[in-house]
Amino acid sequence: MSGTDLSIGLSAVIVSVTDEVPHVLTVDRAEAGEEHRHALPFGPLDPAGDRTLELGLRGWVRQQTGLELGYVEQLYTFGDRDRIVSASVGGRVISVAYLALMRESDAELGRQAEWNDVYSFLRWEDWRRGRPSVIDERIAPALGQWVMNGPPEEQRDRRERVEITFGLGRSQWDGERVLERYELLYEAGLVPEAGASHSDALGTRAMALDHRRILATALARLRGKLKYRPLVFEVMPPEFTLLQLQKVVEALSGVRLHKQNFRRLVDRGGLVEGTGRVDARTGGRPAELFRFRREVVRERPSPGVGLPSLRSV
Amino acid sequence: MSGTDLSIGLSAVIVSVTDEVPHVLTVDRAEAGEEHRHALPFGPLDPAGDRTLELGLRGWVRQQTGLELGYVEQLYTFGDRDRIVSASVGGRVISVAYLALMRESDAELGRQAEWNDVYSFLRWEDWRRGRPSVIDERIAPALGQWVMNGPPEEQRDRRERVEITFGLGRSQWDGERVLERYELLYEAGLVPEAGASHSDALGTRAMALDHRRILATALARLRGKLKYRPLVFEVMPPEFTLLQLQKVVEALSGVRLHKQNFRRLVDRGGLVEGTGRVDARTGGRPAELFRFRREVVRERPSPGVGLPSLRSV
DNA sequence: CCTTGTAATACTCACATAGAGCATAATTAG
DNA sequence: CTAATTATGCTCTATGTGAGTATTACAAGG
Repeated sequence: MSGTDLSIGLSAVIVSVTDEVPHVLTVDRAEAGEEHRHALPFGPLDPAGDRTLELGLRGWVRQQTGLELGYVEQLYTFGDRDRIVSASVGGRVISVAYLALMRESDAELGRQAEWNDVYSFLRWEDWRRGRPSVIDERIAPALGQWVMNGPPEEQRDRRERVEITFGLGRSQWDGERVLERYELLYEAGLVPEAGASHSDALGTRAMALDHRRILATALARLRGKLKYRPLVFEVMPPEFTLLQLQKVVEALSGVRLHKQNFRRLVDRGGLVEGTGRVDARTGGRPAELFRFRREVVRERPSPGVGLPSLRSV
Repeated sequence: MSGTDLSIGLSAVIVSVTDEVPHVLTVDRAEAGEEHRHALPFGPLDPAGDRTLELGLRGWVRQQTGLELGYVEQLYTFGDRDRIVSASVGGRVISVAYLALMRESDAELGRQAEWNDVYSFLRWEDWRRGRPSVIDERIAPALGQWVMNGPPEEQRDRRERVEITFGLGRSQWDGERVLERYELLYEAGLVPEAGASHSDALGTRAMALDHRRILATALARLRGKLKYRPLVFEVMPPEFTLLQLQKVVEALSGVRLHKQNFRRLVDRGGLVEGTGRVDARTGGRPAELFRFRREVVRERPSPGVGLPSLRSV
């Protein structure tokens, strides 16, 4: 009984940042009959052929998007029996999801692959221009409703959960709770993937199968790890100005940072070193070009960009 | 071809702390013909029966150890084709590993299950009584040898890797690099699991299959997460003195902490609250009993015990 | 009762870091 | 030359962290 009806799926959340917009790579599954066309690149593991899970993943990505992945890390393994899986596969599918980072410019995209704004799938996560209006206009009321609709003995817990995950009452917004937020919206029936009902209640794009949950997992991981590992540099060109670096960190973390302090942090912190050359800019004083100081990894236990609580300008 | 020759294994690293010793639960696999008898509780997923991976895991743990797990989180999925798997299973096994925390006193152990000192498997990780002698006496020389044995063009990279993971040259010890250290020792052929050769070169206990790697993954995750999530309280009794709490944190993180500062941290940080009652002690002024303040989760984005660089007394 | 030992708990101090804002420098557009 | 724009330097303050000293509350032994 063990070997039957079981397969391993491999899927990748491939992230890059261009023009201050965090992008995720999707493939079009419309013709595969999925309700929502945006899917992550994915495919089954070949138990006999793929030497490692990661190699299997790289193969599928190459085949579906034409890309050769660089930085890759394992994210999470999804395996609920009742999980939404492609109609085209019979039996139980366990999905191992990966997070990959890359420079978009390195990429020559295949046919059905395209870059999409991460926040078009998770609108409430982008606080760079202040508190997203969707929270107060749609999410808070809808979740309030969900609290009230619960059995009386559960309402207290529900309300607390809403407040913590969305930073409502006394709680403050925690940029890393991306997954908790998505799962709460899912449970409350506010995302189309959860069933046909309240479809599009939030005016946000959905993804095929459970891929938006995987995307949320990836963004949560990425935001957390930014703080203590020099991950940003995986999506930066080899040389960059400090403002460019800051904009990328802001794009991923979803908050604005204080410019002078950010500069002090990465410079004094030994994360970057100046090249002496400057950038041919548009407007304003030319900025010096910096590069990542790889040595920092051996000097400090956890070099990252340490985000602030939450900034406005 | 997808469904054949493939099974999912579920394994658990179950951790508790007693008398300042971090424990991991093992089952005896001697009679299953494993070379090393200490194994983590594990078993295959029933694709048709187990509704979620976690439920499947809880079932296996219950069956093999008699325990009902509390806090559980997914750790990592191991799936290399050439990975060591039990001789008793044919085909490819993908293993999903979990970390579980519990109060040892809650436990009534089954037949072949027993608690073991985590550091008996990873001796070099315990810095509470200063730098472990095994590092300078055995590990550093052996890894130095491994560096020299490498091809010339690789020696530089090898040396740097050794220095970073074990905090040797200019680098400082990073308590979280548990997995990197184990994997380096593995590659260098210094652990018995890597093959019969240098067996026991470090005088440390091994585990069955690749279970010591999983244990290392768990300890790394646990140490990292301690800092920003109130995980410790999963292994603490409902009420405890601050010294008891400190000893447990020290046991898990492997370093000593400054007493007064630790108190300040958890108290001022809102992690605990006094009960007003005191502990019937041995020697010295009686200590107040504290309990975990659950509300802290909603107040602060990442409440943990924030470890220091490295303390002596 | 007094002394000693052992922890618990209270304070203090120096120093590093983070958040914020002001000031100055080096460009381009006009 | 002037205004606009961005880079970069500096200062100030609040807070946090590492470390040490002092005081308090007990138990046990004489």
